[in-house]
Amino acid sequence: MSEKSSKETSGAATRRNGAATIYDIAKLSGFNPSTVSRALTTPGRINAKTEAKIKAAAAELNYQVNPFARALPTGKTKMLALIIADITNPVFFNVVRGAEAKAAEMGYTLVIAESQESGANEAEALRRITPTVDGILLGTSRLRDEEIQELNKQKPVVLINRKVEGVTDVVPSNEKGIVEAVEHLAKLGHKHIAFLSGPRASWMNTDRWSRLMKNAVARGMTIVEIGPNEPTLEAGRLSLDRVRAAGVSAVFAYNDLMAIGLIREASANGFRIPEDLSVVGFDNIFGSDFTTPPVTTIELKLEKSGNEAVGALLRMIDDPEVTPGDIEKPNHEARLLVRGSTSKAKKA
Amino acid sequence: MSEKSSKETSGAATRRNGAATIYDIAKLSGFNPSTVSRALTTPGRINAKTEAKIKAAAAELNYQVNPFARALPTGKTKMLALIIADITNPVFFNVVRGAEAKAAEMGYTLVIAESQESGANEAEALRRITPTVDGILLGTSRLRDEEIQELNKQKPVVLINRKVEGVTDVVPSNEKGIVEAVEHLAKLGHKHIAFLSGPRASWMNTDRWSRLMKNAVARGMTIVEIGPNEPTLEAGRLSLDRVRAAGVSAVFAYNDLMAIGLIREASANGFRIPEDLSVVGFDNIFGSDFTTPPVTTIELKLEKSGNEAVGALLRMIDDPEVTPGDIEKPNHEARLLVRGSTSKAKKA
DNA sequence: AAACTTTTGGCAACCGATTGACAAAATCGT
DNA sequence: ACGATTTTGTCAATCGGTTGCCAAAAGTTT
Repeated sequence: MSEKSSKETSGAATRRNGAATIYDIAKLSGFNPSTVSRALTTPGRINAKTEAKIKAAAAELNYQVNPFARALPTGKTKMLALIIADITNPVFFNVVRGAEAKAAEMGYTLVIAESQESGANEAEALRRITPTVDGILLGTSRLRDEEIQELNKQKPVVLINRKVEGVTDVVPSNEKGIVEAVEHLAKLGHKHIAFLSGPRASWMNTDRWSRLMKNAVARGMTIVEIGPNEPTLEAGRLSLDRVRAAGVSAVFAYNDLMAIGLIREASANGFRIPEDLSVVGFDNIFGSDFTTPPVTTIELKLEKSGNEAVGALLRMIDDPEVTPGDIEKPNHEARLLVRGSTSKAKKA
Repeated sequence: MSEKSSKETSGAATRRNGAATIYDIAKLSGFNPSTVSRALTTPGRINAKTEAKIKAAAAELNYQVNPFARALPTGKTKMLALIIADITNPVFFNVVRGAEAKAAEMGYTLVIAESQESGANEAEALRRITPTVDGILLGTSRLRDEEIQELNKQKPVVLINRKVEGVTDVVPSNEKGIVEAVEHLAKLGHKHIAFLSGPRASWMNTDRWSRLMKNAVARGMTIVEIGPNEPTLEAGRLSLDRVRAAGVSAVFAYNDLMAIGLIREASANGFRIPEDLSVVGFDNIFGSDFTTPPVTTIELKLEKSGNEAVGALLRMIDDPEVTPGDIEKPNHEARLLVRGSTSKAKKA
């Protein structure tokens, strides 16, 4: 019979964690467990020959540190939390990918939690995850500033899509992309535009709206806010009537999801984009170039942000004295991607 | 002074883990730590009044169990690993979401790792993560069957998109959707079709191809395989010439990514879809209805799969005697979503 | 009221690593 | 060759829980 049916050890026992411990290594190599621990974690502390023997024994036993046993005395878990509002929102794909890649590269494991756009879920997720990780990446917006500052006292925090006083962030600036986009529309002759806004409480929404307003006004355009709205396809779809009613020739959507929803609803209703209305989105999400017309959008390099966020977090973990000011700002900015959803303004 | 400015404690010390332990609760409530532990983990084992007092003390101290300290003696970490090939592949969005939701609901935390379509990364990720989790969800395909069986001996494993002898899976059957799709094309008059295949080593690819072949032949159609290919937009794009050369009137793509790539490349080259060529994808990914025409596709309810996968895994964790046969098969099957990329075959 | 059963709570060992303190061994200076 | 110094390895405590075992306390039975 195979190992599987060894009398009393069925099921449970079969899956026993046969994992080798430093005690096994100690026995095999003839040294003390603490010597083994040192050989494995503090190269140089131990005689080279001894170290080699111990490492050989460890390899032979296929030893793997037990992360929990290690975490107990050290408090370090080599895990990072990434909290995002909605995993299925494509905006986060690249953040996740960038963060995951960097984390893996540095030997860290990413724990991802979704808050489903709900503050309660977010708090709950944080409560559950915080004690198990060395640091937290926040890519969501439902918490109040003070709550984030409070969290930052417990564990290092890096913000991905908003800013909070005293907390490190890697948010790329929207400014450059917005300047380009407003200029682009101005050149096309647009005078009256709108901002189809996202969630009222979102830092990113506020930032985009205020910069848009400033830039539009500076170029002598009028601009109105339509919203707030959920940052979803559906909300974009539902906004068509209000956008038409506003009588503008161009609209900025808070994000591509909304822009896509709006464009598709418009097409479905015989309203022509971009001839009748120019649309600009934000984020350059997956699929934003699939639509007809493809979405002109302001791209943020979110994969880079995810990557940098992990880098910043790791610096803070290594050296708790590091302050937000010490973290160098990401050097990439938003930029305009002109595609098909913008064109000359209709003559008024 | 607030707790913040206690002289010598700057930086590092500020972030001290002031977390309360069961010893603090013991002190506060006047009971023994083991009593506290029991009161908190084995309701009923302890006198109700005592239990209430202890719980009150715990609440007062804002106590949170230290998952690592708990994991050490019990071996249970309340964490689940989800390994996927490519986080940015939209196919997985729903898997992730379904899995995350269920895991959170059951008090488990999901650890997500990406193998980037590489066997080496996958092995490495598993090596790192396996010891820290109670079970593993595998949504990827680069491992050999034996490696998966081996893994399954260490920790419970549930497969999401392939099947392996002796290992639990929640793969929904492609059959129904394929039957519907082939019938759909047959009714439209298609006689000669192709399968734009995905990765050679992929179980899912093989399954789709063999079912497609069987069904097409059964209806008197001819079918050829074009591939293998990477399962990407780009590969779909690059296949256009080969698809045209094959002289078929309809093509199944291994997945929507490839179907979308093909459709977009075709449009860009003045080749009309669906008039000149009908295209059917798989998965119904985000964005597959954004294209012109929107993709006719065979949908798998992957969110459900993710959900069920976690459910199955939890059952296996709770009761190690559970065998793959005990896990009830998902009762949802693939189904055809007819959209715009299929139409009558051109007369030969 | 004595004998017996059930509850309840405490003691102490243990999970698998890390680490400060220290003694033994090795190396060095002269 | 002897004391001083450095290197190396061991001991034992510790991280924060869990749990088997046992004695004391409480409750039941006759």
